[in-house]
Amino acid sequence: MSEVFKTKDLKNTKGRALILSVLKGAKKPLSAEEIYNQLRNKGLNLSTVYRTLNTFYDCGIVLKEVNKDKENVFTLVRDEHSDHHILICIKCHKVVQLKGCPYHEVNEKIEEETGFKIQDHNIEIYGVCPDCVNK
Amino acid sequence: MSEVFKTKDLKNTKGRALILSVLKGAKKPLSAEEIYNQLRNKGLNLSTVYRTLNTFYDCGIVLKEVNKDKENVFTLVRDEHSDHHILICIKCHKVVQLKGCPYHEVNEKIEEETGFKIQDHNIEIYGVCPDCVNK
DNA sequence: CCGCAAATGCAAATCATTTGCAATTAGTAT
DNA sequence: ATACTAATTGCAAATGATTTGCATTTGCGG
Repeated sequence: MSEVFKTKDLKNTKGRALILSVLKGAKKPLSAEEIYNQLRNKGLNLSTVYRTLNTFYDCGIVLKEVNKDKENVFTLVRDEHSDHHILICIKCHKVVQLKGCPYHEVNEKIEEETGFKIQDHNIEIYGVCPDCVNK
Repeated sequence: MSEVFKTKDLKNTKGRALILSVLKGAKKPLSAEEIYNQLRNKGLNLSTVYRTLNTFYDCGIVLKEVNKDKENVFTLVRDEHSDHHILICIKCHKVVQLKGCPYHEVNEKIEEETGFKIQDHNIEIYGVCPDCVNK
């Protein structure tokens, strides 16, 4: 369990395990505050959440981004990239998820060209959504 | 000149024009502070920079992201997506630019399926870079 | 079971970003 | 050109998220 920590030389603490599990269950990128709230009853300090997320980030366990409300949010890096393919409307900032990943083959080509070992990817496509086109 | 502003119903002010030109000349995403510094001698207030960037963001003129130093940074939305294709090492957080855009055809398919009018896209690929693989 | 470095809680400090308000400015109508 | 009005800006102060110092606790190897 939590062998992630072993491979990164991180101690396996209650807080880290909790935060990791929240991230694993997350359906969307979460802010530090949101994670903290989900763990309210677990007696975990907000600074610890911040420190843990920074540690995770530095170790490559999570990604850090800005969501449409301009908050800093975190996502677990997954080998299976499931829901990081989004369309963002630059007018109303609505976010739409793309189903499936049309980018597999392309990635393999990139691995060969660059020597990177790809684990995950974000596709953010910016445009005008159908609603905003018609107004 | 700056017809961007007309189309968005924004007054064409000295500050906005300056900030826009900085963004146009930028080779990488810039933070509010960096933009402010590049305009030091122009007598422009830092709050104005922040306010302008927020306005630009709300109008879909710029994108907002987190860079590898965890700063909030802004990029001009370009019709020609030039340099938003990056590989990010989750170990050392090094960033490498991809040359060219291998995603054109795929995007056209997405436009058809979703009704979005795509203007720009970010590809962020996370993996382990060659240097970090070998250690 | 011990010992020590790493991790945590707590409160205070820091830093980026936002806001209130008065003064200025751009764009429009006269 | 002048006058008008709403939007924009500067400035200083406020806010809010994130970080930090330090004393205490905890995980884990010996």
